[in-house]
Amino acid sequence: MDKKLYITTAIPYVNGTPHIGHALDYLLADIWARYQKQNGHEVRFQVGTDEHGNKIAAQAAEAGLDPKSYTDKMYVNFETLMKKVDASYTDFIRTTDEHHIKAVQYIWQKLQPYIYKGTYQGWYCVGCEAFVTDKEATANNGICPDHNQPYQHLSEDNYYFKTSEFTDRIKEAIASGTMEIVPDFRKKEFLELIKDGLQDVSISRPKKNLSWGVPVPGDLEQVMYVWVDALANYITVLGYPDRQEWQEYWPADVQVIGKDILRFHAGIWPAMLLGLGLSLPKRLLVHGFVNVGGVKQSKTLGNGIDPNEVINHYGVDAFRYFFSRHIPTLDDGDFTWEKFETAYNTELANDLGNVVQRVASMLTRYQSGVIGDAPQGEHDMGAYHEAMEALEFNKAIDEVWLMVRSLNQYLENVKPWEIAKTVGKDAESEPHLTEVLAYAVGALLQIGDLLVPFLPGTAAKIHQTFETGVVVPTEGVFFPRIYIHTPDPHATKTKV
RNA sequence: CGCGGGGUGGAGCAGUCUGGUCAGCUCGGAUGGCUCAUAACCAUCAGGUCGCAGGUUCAAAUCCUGCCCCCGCAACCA
Repeated sequence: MDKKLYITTAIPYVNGTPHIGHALDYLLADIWARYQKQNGHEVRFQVGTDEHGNKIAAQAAEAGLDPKSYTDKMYVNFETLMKKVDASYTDFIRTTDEHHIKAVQYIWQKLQPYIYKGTYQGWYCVGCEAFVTDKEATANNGICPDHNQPYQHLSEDNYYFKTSEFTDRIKEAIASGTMEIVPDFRKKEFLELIKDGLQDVSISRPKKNLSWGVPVPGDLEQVMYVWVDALANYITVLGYPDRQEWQEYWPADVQVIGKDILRFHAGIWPAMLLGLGLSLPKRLLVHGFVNVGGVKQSKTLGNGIDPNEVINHYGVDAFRYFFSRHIPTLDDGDFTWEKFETAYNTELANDLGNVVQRVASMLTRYQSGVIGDAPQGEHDMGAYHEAMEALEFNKAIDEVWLMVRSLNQYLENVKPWEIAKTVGKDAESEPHLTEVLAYAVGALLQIGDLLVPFLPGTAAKIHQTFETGVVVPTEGVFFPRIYIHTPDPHATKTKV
């Protein structure tokens, strides 16, 4: 029961600013981490940034900085976001960390038996300093749209990693569930993709084409390409290979990734691990994308949603609420400001906030805030825990709202305010009222427990309010109603 | 015949594996009730031939066949 658990998130490339997708990564991992901690587990929770590569070098040059100074500036944006979504991470890794670089070079050497030198041929754009796929080259009629000049057919020396060698073992691990891919349709999709075998990947570039990266040990002319460098972070952050503690946490229990990077995490990464003689992660949680009004977010459309803005306006728990409940954990979801605000006002304010308020208010009013013996919440939460185990967080939090709803129905049924009127006239009334309100508090405390992984701040407030035996009023109401993007119903009424 | 997902009341979804108890939930709308509460809450109603066409069956949203439409992915893209 006190086993040490480990969860990881994808490390974003720091060439841009964080968006909803990154926030979703941190949030999902955090929900899982808090849930496991609540159940008595020790949890290590990794986050980090990917900081090498040509794009970084180019942007740094543009900004008149050396690459390291540039990333020193950029990674902070991500760190800020992690803190802002209340991610309870324990380890932050940057691929430019000294220990990481050394560890990656060690890994490279250990993978030697599976590394060979080859030649990469393809269409290359001098302006982009990058190869493009044959398909892309054809689609653009052989001319780079960004630089308006023809691609050149070039070849360069690369080191390759024999992922192909591990195809069978990886297929087996995925099919048997040793390395489980959640949801199931992603597993099917990936197995289909690799049915003809994994293809070896190029894992280095000549130094002249890639200056900002980890040097390949034993070959001054070559620099590591992203794969080995970035993927290795999941173990180097634990101290691999020199600090023994890594063994207590690896293999990871869950690795949270977006659907776009499944193939790397289910193909190249396991191959690396097998090459190193390490276990595969137990589960990959593959989440989807967040659309905006049914449209994919993109830079060109400029329709991206800044998670910081959401949190600034509505608070972090509101953010966590919407993205955990209304964006399906394992599938694509849709965000609009109207949907967000409606969920906030109806579900957080009217349902949850209000029920806390009405119970607290009745206790204060009828019993001077004194709470009787609050019974253990007796709601059956089997469905909640099942959903949490299955990594379907949205279904778990749905269950909590069923409880909120049924508590409101309960109050409507027993009508404590009616009972209060007969106190003093009927000897039964006083104990009955106390019992009813104590029951309501028991239900609220249970709701609070179940909300700990999702809305840690709100859960704490609920506990503070009720757990001492006397109501401790919080400052202001929970989730005051906000009308920025939806019409205020009273405003229209008073106008008329 | 590339792969995967999906088409259910105004909107967003569940139900399909294990046919009947399924036509369900939330939001929005209407009416009523209540007054402890953030003008909140509770109840009721409005009615969608469950993408289309066949088939199997006593019985199909649920199984089979064909077709139409939408969305992702298609390998070096973090």
